[in-house]
Amino acid sequence: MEITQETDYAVRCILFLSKTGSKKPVVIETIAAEMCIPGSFLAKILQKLTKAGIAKSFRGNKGGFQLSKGPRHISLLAVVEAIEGPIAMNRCTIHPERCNFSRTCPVHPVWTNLRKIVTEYLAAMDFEMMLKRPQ
Amino acid sequence: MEITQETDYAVRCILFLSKTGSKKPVVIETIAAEMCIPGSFLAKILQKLTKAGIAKSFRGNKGGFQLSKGPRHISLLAVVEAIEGPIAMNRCTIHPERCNFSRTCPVHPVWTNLRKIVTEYLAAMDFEMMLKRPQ
DNA sequence: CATATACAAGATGAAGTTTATCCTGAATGA
DNA sequence: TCATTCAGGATAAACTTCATCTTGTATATG
Repeated sequence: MEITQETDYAVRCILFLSKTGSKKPVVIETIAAEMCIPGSFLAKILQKLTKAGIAKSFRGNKGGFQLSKGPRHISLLAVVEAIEGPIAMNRCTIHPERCNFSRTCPVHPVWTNLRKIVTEYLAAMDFEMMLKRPQ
Repeated sequence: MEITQETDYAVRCILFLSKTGSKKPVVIETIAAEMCIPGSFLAKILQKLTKAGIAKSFRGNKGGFQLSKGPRHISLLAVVEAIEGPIAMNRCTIHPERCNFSRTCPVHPVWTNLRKIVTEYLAAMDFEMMLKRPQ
């Protein structure tokens, strides 16, 4: 029921890029050092965030990473799913066909509904909002 | 963000014991066969459920397992936590002291709040209710 | 246009977790 | 007494997580 370390790193990374709001690309090693994330691991994470359309990458000299849109338009859900794929409490929520019981299982609707609650909550949390609120 | 297979087995097991409502103890192999759970694995799971006060065990001839209280008084949260321990979306919710950032982290309150939402939802789901509702 | 810089993508692997299984011991009903 | 049944510990295969490294590719700049 926990997010992984990788997802936590991804969130910290987007948090950093949102906070600085730099118009110039930031290199991996800068983010890694500031946020205490292993650089080589962060490189992989940023690849996923880029493929998900959350970050933009620039190669070569003066290259690095930027957000591809404003923090206001990046939700916590988007970042979590960019790393972990579609989230669910129970596999049967995503693949009912793989569960022998799903058609008659009294718990199935509970997992489905909880999934909805969690995804809607995370979708409503954007990075601008989180940074503005007092801790 | 998913419950484990073991937790899913535990839920199915309590579901079975709730459904049959037997006053006589039911042996592991019966539950295992009915619910498609590996018997030796279920034995371990029932140990955890027993220690958590959800099930009662009886050794020897005519032994087996029973619920230690009515399905009405067993919540989905209790079963999940009996297997996985306290649930949380992020380790920092349970151990803020292990996170360098928790005091100033804008995401921390989000995880804390989501944890509350999820635990309250699961706590409200008892096995009598789930069995009564149409699927 | 040469070159240093920086990301892309794939291979690799250590460590930890999950998902079991088996064995010995202890309790218990008949 | 004895067959039955759970308790608890040891063991291990399979999988996931967390991380690193290497080779390749793009590019700004002098």
